[in-house]
Amino acid sequence: MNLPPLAAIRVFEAAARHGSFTNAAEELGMTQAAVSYQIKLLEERIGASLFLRRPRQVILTEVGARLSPAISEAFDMMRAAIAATRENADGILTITTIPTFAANWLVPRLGSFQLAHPSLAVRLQATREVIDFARQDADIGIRSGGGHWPGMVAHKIFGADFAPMLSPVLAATIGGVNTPMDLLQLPIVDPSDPWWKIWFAAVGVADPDLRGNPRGRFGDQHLEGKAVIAGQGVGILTPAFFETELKSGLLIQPFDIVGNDDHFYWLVYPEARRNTPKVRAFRDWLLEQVTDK
Amino acid sequence: MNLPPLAAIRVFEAAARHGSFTNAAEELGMTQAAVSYQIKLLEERIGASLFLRRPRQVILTEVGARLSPAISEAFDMMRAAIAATRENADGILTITTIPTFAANWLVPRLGSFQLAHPSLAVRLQATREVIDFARQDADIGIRSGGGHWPGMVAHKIFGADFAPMLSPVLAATIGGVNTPMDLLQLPIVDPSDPWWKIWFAAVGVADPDLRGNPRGRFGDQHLEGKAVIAGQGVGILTPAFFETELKSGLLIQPFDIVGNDDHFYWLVYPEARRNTPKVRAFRDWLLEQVTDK
DNA sequence: TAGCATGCATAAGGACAGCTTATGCGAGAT
DNA sequence: ATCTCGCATAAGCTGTCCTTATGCATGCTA
Repeated sequence: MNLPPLAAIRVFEAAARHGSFTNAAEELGMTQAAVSYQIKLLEERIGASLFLRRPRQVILTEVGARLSPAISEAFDMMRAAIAATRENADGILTITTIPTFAANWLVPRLGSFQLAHPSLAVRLQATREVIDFARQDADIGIRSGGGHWPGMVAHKIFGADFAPMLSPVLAATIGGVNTPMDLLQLPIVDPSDPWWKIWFAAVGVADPDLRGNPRGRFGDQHLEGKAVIAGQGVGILTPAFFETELKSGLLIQPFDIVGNDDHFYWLVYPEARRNTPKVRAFRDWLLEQVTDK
Repeated sequence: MNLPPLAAIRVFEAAARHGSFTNAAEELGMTQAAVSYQIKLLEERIGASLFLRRPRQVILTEVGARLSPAISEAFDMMRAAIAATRENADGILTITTIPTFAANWLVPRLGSFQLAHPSLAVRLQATREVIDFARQDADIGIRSGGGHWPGMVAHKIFGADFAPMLSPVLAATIGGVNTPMDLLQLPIVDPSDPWWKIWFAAVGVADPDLRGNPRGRFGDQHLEGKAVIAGQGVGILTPAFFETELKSGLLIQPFDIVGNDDHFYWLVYPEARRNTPKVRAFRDWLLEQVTDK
């Protein structure tokens, strides 16, 4: 069955509630003439008068009186649903992030965000997939890359820097690590990582001979980090991710010099959502965390 | 709270049901591009994505999935209400009529109409007020008058002719009524009725001296008719209204000549409703009744 | 694995629905 | 008797929303 024009129904609903075209027009932000027009339209579609035009008022006909409550109820339902959805949409912040960043940086700090925004529920989606807000149900994301995505706002978080790290115990086995060359005496957790080449080049070693099993790469830094902490070898890791471990002495970073491949971690979100409260809240919080450092 | 554009909501409802913009577009009789446009609009209004765009399909986001059932329900409610109203509007025929016509002509014949249209409920409103469909909750009306009302369709039913009538008993008291002058020997039920003057003029009597109490006019012919049948005097009545009484001999109409003041009984209804089934049904039935005669 | 088909997004342009403005009319109110 | 209030109507314009045309990504097919 074909519904009559919805605009007309909405006008009818308001007019029935007010018992006045003029008042309904005011509520709807339009002129009395427009209301009159729409009601007439609806009456023609329904095939019956809905209002009796009396001198200083309009009153519902029997047909109109039967129609009105159901329509009102339907509209109330819609209003409620939309309101709930908006609230819902405002109340749940879905973050999609690279697993490494989640494990090593975000999760340990997320508590402070939630404390600051108790009304926001946070949903974390750690996935390695390329970010695409059109096919991921997320509000905001953290990704590494060049920092330019069309239609997206991107804030630089920090560089995907990297430097060798190892456990103090492992370092002690060769009497401490003093020069980059010392590292070559130790097993390397993931010798195939291209970062090694870049870093050694940065410290002037052209073609290092890396020891260690050429086994499959860990893929995620935080797994590699675990192996390094366990003393299985030297890893090349992002310092920002292991602040705690470095401070507590679980890990040491023998050389301040870091390599980088011009990649950064970015906070990104669709331009269209730039001003929604939850996006704004998370963005502000995260950027503050970073600059505080 | 401001509802988002209803058109967009309707499109969303269809799209959610189909899980496809293309199919929704087809159902709504518009193009896929239009659906895409409306959904985007709605998403911006709500402040959240409603669909995830996946390669060969769209699927609801969590927000969309929560919104969808409530919206669907609201639409179902509207559809049902509108359908019920239409049925209702189609199923009840409200006739507004002059009391005289109702009592003397319509009511005795209405049974045959209802037999012919068992699904139609008839509501009779007998009122003397001038007909005005804008302020009376009626579908069709019967009025006397000149036959020209703007925006109305009017069918002539029969003339508001009139002729003297009396009970046979009363006629016998003067040995029968043979000439118009004979009437002047009898009491006249409503001597002030202007019809008398017109009728006597029509039979060549210029200034008849009417006997009888000049009491208040009956106003309605059918009341006057009762008095005449009871033998209280001679009345001037419309033959078409007293067919039964004339046939059965309760009344006699001594002279075939009738007067008229150029007024007719009309069946009238708003042009806009000319083609609704119930109006059509009643019109056809009534006109047939009249021409059959 | 290339080519095709499918489904959605987007841009540009146009049509018409629906709004506004202006005015009229009828009937209470003063 | 005049004013005012509320709705109806006409004319004209505006902006929404739709269409057409195209592109893009992906999954299917041979």
